[in-house]
Amino acid sequence: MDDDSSSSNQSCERNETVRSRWNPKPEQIVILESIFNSGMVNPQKDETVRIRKMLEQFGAVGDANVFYWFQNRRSRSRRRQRQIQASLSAASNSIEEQSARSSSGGAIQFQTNFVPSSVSSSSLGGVVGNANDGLFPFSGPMEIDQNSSITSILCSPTDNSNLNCSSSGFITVFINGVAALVPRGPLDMKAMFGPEDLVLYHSSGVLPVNEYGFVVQSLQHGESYFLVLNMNH
Amino acid sequence: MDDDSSSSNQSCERNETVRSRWNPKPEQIVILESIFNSGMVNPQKDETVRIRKMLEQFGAVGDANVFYWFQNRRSRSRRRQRQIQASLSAASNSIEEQSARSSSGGAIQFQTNFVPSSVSSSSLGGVVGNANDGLFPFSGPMEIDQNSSITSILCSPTDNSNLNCSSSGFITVFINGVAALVPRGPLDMKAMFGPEDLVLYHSSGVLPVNEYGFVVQSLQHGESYFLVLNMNH
DNA sequence: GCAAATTAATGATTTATTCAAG
DNA sequence: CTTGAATAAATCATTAATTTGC
Repeated sequence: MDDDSSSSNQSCERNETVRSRWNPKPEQIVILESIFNSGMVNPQKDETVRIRKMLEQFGAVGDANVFYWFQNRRSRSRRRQRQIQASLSAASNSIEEQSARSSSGGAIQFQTNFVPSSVSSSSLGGVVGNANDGLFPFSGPMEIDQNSSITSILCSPTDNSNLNCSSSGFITVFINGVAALVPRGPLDMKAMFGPEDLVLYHSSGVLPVNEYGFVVQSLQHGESYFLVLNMNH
Repeated sequence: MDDDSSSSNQSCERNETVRSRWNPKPEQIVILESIFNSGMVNPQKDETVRIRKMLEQFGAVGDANVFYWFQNRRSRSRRRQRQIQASLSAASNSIEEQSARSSSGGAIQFQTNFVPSSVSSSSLGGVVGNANDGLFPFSGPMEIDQNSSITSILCSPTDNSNLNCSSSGFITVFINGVAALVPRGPLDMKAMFGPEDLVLYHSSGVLPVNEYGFVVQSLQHGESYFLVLNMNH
């Protein structure tokens, strides 16, 4: 295990007595959850580095912290899933939910583990945008097969290639008759529409949401949806 | 290649003696822009048919019209990009190299820079309502591109591994729950999000845009924004 | 209101398992 | 069969939430 974890640019070294742990800022959590929820549940090392750099905008963080976060996130996601699975023994999960992976396709796996060599830290004044909303969605367990041929592109006006940036993550749907841009992929209902308990209808029926309020399957481009308060109480 | 163009079904809208060209309805334009903007810039024939069916809800249109529309749209998009590129000729851009790689049969399209995500701070209520309703359920299954599932973020792929994105004048904000890198300072809405007429909401209200489509005041690092189509036409 | 005490979350470590190469 | 890499599972430890008594 070559540690590489350049893990820290930290602030509080000097630890004689106390070993403090990283405390992610809300914005960092948002980013991490986003990435996880988008299907990148186990970033490769280079990706981890990129993620760390992005997170650093909002506070000190090391590669190892990112690595651990994803590791824990996966683990706890699985456990929660098992629990739920156990308690209410399965219904019909229709479409998504391919937990079956086992050993058929080529599961690519190489990656270096980070072994922490140094500590990371927290601190840094940081603009906490919002003290808290209290609710952070933790996305559900969506194990996507990750042969991840992930393309990460920066949306800068100078980048361009051919398609402009917008051709990227957003799709347009019609919600209650109004065109709305939503991110492609799992959709966080509360992040999108606020804290109320809402339900999204489609001609095919009610869109299933996981226990964390995510519409697991992406909305479909160009489709119409109806957003209403959940009356099931 | 030339898909369609032969298609019988015709576009001549109202038959007024003269052979007039197709005149897309605003709703049709919204839909077409939406589709293009979501990444399907060159629909295959079957997709074109679906699109045409969808458009027909709002007025007569033929497959050929759709085909030509996309052809023109791609062309003009490229031209516009060249212009932008020329005007702000920046440095960097090893990205262009990457774009060269496509152009084989597959029409692989690119994905994103944005990552779906979750809450941050604001979250204004819902989708902005608007006078002009008239859009409803399209139930056509609209297939988007097949091979994209995962989205990632961050800096350009050519790991210029360093240069934190923000160091080069970029800040990270959350748009529709998605972490996005945007240049600090006045933001060109069209350069950033495409040609659609969009409005950016923040908890503080609608962000004012000047006559050139620039959000004059810089977005705030770490804040959340909500991007919707402007239906005021 | 406040701060000690308690509990719940979650970052960090350690251990076990799996898989593939040799 | 052995070994090393990767990672899942289990565990430890610290921090934040919260409860509680004053």
